[in-house]
Amino acid sequence: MKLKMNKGNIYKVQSLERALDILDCFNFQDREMRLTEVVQLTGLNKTTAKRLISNLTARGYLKQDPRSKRYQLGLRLFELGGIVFSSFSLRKAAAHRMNLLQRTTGATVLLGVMMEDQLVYVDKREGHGMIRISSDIGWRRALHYGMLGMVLMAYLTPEKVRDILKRYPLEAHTPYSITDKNAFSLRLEKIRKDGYLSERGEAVEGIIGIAAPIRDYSRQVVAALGVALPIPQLSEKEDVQRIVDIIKISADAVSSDLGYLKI
Amino acid sequence: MKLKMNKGNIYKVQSLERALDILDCFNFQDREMRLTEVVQLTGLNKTTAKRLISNLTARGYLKQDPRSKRYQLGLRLFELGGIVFSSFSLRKAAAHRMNLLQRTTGATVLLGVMMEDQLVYVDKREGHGMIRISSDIGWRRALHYGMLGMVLMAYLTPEKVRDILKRYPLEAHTPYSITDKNAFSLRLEKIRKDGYLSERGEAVEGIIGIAAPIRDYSRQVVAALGVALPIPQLSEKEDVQRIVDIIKISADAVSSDLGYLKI
DNA sequence: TGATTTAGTTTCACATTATGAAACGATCTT
DNA sequence: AAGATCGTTTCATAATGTGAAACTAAATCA
Repeated sequence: MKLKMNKGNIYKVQSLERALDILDCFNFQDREMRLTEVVQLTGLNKTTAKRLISNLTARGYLKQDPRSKRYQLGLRLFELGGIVFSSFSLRKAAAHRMNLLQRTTGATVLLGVMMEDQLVYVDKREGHGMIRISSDIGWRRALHYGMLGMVLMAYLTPEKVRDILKRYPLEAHTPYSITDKNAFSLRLEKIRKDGYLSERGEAVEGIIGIAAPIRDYSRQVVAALGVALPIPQLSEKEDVQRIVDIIKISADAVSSDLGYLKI
Repeated sequence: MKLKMNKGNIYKVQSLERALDILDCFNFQDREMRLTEVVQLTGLNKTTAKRLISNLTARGYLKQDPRSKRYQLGLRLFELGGIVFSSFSLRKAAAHRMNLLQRTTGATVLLGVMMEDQLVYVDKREGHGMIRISSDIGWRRALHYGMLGMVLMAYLTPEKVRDILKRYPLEAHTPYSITDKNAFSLRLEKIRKDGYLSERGEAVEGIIGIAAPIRDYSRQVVAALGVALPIPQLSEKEDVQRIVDIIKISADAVSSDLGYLKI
């Protein structure tokens, strides 16, 4: 009879809209509401308000103090808010170290996380050199493609790694790329043993990549931090080792900021 | 025609329930969803899912990356979560004691509650002395995983414990983890008898956990307070007992602030 | 490059589902 | 104890949400 769609692609589901109107009643000033107050603020029918409130309460979006009968915003919102917040927190925790890394090494600095079995660049700092490493924030890649993805894969279960490699087969991007599954496994093992990855021209020719894992409170690897820089800039063995040390220290510092306790 | 009321005073508004089901698709691991994924996870009709998602997006509960078309939890949830966080009476009651604990023990201090049969971290103090919201607040875990969850489980009915263990089976996180149901029951009994839990490397290797329950005016256990610290820092028996005493006193103090009357 | 598959959007007829007036119960007030 | 206020439950009604189908856009393939 009536259309649910407004012009401008805005659908409205009345009962949902009303439920959200109820949540809107709560703010920093007014943290507690009784049913009648909600009714007054929203203009809803008492029964309707009660029904929606009960439903929201059952799902943890509101909670009721059984004594005063008053409602407050519930734990589920706290939890969901935490997820949103944590989307920023990694970047925030890493920001300072990334600036530092960029200044001290002059390299391109990259931060990435795993999302849906792929690598997503979360943040980056451009290097000084002429060679631009094309990786944009928010960009997705196959996990095994570059240094960050390989570091993240090193800490997955063997089953998960096998599953991912089946769906995203290894491919050669340069003559130095690893395309053999066994060689790849050994590489992952080495990453776990060393606590970092150092790679020379495997993802992009002429580019050295060095990366290390970032862990959070749960001790799980949640991100990878790495630098990419042109080989000519970094000929000496000692130079590589210097960068490796800096990366490991930086990644550890971010981990610690995320609540990781080093033993 | 049909009643909206289920037994047990639980009203269900279908479209609201479904909208909340959609929000449930998102968690710390899977922060991005495409429409099709939501459809698969919820079992909703594509049109219905789209309509609800559009509505949630219009209200800021979801946001869409216009390029990838993928959805994420929106800023409104962050905002509402912030209100909950700031008005958490438990958190407020515990804040002072947590600061004190962190200073006197130098350990990481954790506060957690039970939600939907899982543990949710509500607040924490870093071992280093910085007070900060880091990504792990709001994090969910299986109840039996760590010290806080075990303390909370100790005060549930045996039926509830059995039910939870059926849905979240015991698993070994370290060689010291309890994986036997009977041993686990005995452990819960010991917690009730002692009024605290002391655990050595069961959840995380090399970490000692000591935790105690917090009750409110209703005399029910509503939260758990605990510290985690490296075993090397705490070799002596007397040291452990010292911390145990401090934790029990702290948890009791918080309980008392929540209206719990001892006897 | 066009062909095929997959994902996202819009329409619209239909009946399931949300609605709210009214009556009832529970608390608080004096 | 009587009156007032707030919360809960019922149930008849139609307004509202629903989903199959058709459509368009965007990947993916060959």
